[in-house]
Amino acid sequence: MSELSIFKSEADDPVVHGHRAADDLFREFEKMIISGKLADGEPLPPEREIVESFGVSRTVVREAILALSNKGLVEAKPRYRPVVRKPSFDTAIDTVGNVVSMLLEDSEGVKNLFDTRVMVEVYLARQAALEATREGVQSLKDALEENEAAIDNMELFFHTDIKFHRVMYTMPGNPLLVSIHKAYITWLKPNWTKMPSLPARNRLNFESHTAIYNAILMRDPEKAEEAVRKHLSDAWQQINKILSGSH
Amino acid sequence: MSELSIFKSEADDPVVHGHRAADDLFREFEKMIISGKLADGEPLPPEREIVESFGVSRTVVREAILALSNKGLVEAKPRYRPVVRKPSFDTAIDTVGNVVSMLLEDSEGVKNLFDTRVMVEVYLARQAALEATREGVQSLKDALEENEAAIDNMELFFHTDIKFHRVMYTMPGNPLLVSIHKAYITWLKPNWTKMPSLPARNRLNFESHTAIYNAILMRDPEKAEEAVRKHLSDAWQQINKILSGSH
DNA sequence: GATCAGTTTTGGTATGATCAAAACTCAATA
DNA sequence: TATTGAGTTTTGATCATACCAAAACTGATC
Repeated sequence: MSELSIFKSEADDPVVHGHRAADDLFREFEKMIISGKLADGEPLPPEREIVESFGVSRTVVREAILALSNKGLVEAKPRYRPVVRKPSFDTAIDTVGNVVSMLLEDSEGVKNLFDTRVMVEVYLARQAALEATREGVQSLKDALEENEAAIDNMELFFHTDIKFHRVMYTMPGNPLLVSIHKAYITWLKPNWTKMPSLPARNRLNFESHTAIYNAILMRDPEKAEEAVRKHLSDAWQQINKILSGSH
Repeated sequence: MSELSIFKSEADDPVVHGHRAADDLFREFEKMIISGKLADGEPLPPEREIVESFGVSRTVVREAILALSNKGLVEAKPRYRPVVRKPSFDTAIDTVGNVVSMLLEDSEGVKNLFDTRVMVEVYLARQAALEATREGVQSLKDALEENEAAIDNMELFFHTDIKFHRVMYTMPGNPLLVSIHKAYITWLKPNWTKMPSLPARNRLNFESHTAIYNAILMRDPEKAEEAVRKHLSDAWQQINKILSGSH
């Protein structure tokens, strides 16, 4: 590929092959949104007004707005004024949501995604074991107790399960990780909700969580890693059962 | 928030607030692209033809195509026929590129992204130390040697540096990881290329790479982790110097 | 068979019109 | 005074049409 393109350093694809008017307008608004001139939550001006102030046709305006909408910079319900949405890692993830879920059609894609989740959670568990704060451990404990209390309530258990994991993603204090967790939930949920959830299974999962928590409490990264791997490996087997059953 | 929305299980936001005609068309094409009825690389039919076959106005067709383009399902150079592009994790990442780079305006965002990179590479190094194949280690060695040979050539060193890391991302055999690596490069490059690169610095980086390689060779995950952390910590200090200098 | 001028096709943009839903106005009402 | 609801205006969604310039196509030419 571009292995040898060392010398034409700018050759990626920045060739501005003639720009569309709508692109310019798009960038204009993009800038306004970043700079805050268009505040979060504020509606865009009416199309006809934009037409006037920018001296372009309505076609162009609509295309620009549509682009903003597709990129997640504005939220556009039909017939309503598009509303400005300041971008975040979350909105970025939303934007690719559709495409990604297409990639999860085959079990190969799901497996690849799941493997990265294992990677992340193993890392998080190790880190937690090494340097979790007192508050962090406390949050984890709280989540664990909520989890236990919900063993007999399928719906509630599902949520407390997610919450336990989310606490893990929250502990390092990196908001990107929280977004990533949300993405995992969103993308893997379809496979997850398909499987029958029995109280017995809930109990097993709760025990896995407990093992993770204990390892962290004992400041034992190896045990924490092992516990996470076991937990997720179980989960994967469940998911895989579903996947291979449906293909 | 929706912490308590346990009972209205479908309540995320599936309120189908009346759909646009363009949305339908978009989904139509989306399906055709997934199913392969529109093959990768194939151009879309002319707009006027679509108008005829779907019985909608050209406006709608254009909006649908624009949406496809924004989602990365087709590649649309101005004045050229849009070309179908089968989605991959790479294209997904491209799609969010703009938004993400906006999030990297402040050093906070960059730091968060960089931290996840540390996470990934620490994990990769540990895994490599534990279970790298003979071929994997060999690839790493090759990359290392290329890296050394390029110490006096800034441009080339930059590329061999990247390549060394890429090999690490390749070793687990998960294509998603490779996409992630590409994303890191793309997003962090702007900060990276700003810093002055001296042969002395190149040498230090090469030595860091060597340390990582050796730890993997010795099957010592702890050392591998430590080496990666040190390497990336150095890199971050450099980046941070740039960031704090420019704000 | 390669090349190039001429024609047709097609994407980009502009205009204006129509329709239904949303937003707004304001008087009647409690 | 606050509220409500009918009536009016605004506005997003869609369509039809037109024009231009660049791309794609066609043939004749060498």
